[in-house]
Amino acid sequence: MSKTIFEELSWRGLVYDATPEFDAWTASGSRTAYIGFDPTASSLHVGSLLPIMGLARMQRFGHRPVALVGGGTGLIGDPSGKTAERQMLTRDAVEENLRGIQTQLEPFLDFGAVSNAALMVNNLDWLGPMGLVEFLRDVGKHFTVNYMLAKESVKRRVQSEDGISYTEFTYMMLQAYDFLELSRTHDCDIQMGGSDQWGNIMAGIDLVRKASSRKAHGLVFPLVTNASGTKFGKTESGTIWLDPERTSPYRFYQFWLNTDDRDVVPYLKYFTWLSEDAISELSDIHEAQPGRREAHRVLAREVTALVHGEAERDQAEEAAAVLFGGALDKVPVKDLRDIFDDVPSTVLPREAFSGDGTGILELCERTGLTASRGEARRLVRAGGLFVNNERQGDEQAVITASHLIEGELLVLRKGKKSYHLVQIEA
RNA sequence: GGACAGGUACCGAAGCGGUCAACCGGGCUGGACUGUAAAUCCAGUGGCUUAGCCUUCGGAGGUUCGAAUCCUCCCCUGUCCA
Repeated sequence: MSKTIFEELSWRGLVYDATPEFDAWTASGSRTAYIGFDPTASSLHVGSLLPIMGLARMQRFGHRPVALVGGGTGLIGDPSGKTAERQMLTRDAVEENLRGIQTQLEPFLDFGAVSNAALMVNNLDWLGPMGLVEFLRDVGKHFTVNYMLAKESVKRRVQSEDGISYTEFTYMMLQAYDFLELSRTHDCDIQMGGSDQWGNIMAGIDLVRKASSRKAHGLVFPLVTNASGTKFGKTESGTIWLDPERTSPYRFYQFWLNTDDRDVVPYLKYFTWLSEDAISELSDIHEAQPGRREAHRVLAREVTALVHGEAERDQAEEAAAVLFGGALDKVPVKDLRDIFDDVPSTVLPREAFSGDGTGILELCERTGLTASRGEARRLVRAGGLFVNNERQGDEQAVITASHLIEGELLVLRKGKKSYHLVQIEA
């Protein structure tokens, strides 16, 4: 007997909370479910991967996924999980962000399926033209202020010193109205989201019931946690975006590969399509031989391929092999340029390396690899500076043309992972 | 407006006339170990032409051979009183 979508989400640990009849409802027919995406940035980041996969999983179970981008609500700002009033975005900014997000959703959802094709909607389409009077009559009437004040997201802000603006206070009603609208126009009666959306989703379910006497359902995913206590999706070098322009596939791959041991199995469940059996097998391998990092590798491979495609994934793997493998001089310059595509680089004139060349300390400072020569000096003394992947332990060393790979490239490295490319002016 | 308390490097926090570029902890950066991990251990953490020199301890002056340390004025923060 095959699983229901609810059972599927359950074993993956994706059900933080759900309305009581979610399972029965989704098991008994093809339904339509939506998740809202916030256009506060022009790209989604790995944090959005969970809801995106949620929609995709729904679709695989025969349901119709609707991705709602918040063109209208994005202009307002959701107070959930926020402690301060949010910055308002301009219409243009929201527009631009919407386009970016749409392209990123496309690989995950099948928009051409015959019976349950995915759908993308923008709530600006119905929120935009709606007048205030109309809104207050049709939506506002169904909400008591008491009800809204009782919601956690509002309560916290009401108690805070800076309070909450009327605009953000109203956000919940707008999102609830989205649900009503989708229920009317697309027969959508399920909303999913992050656990912080529970309050908003309940508000939507209530509104649908009051305004159209229909029963709606909701399910929220857990907050993705990180065993090391940092915020998921952030690294020292910043947020991990889905947009390859912002986070290169290489970095993306590395992000997953460097997952904390304790998180690897949950992440496999969250972010991949692998079966329960496959994951438990990986889990066993990891238990037995953690050093192999088989689970990490599979996680990185799967997710990178999912987001960036297999070609990009393979290239990211090759790059890693070279970067962590050793000698660079065997690799053609052309490939090196590819591998170091997203690494900071500096272009220096050829004269810098002719004759007496440039001192190693000066080079570090000029390229910005270190903030000062003093820092460079300490780095060299500590044995943390590498030129073309060979440790450079002499602070008096001078770099000349003979160090350049094929006469045009120099790879500086600080520590294990911090690379800097030096190119010669053409 | 008045009374205290206090402002020290990325953060917290010592120092209270010379031995202070400034204890210590955190963070950060390297190194060792390892699995491109965690934990642990070690080193470094103002700049420089580095056995030395230069610029720092809220700001500006002053006392002194010598000040982060004492004095004066100013600015800011916290608490209490009005």
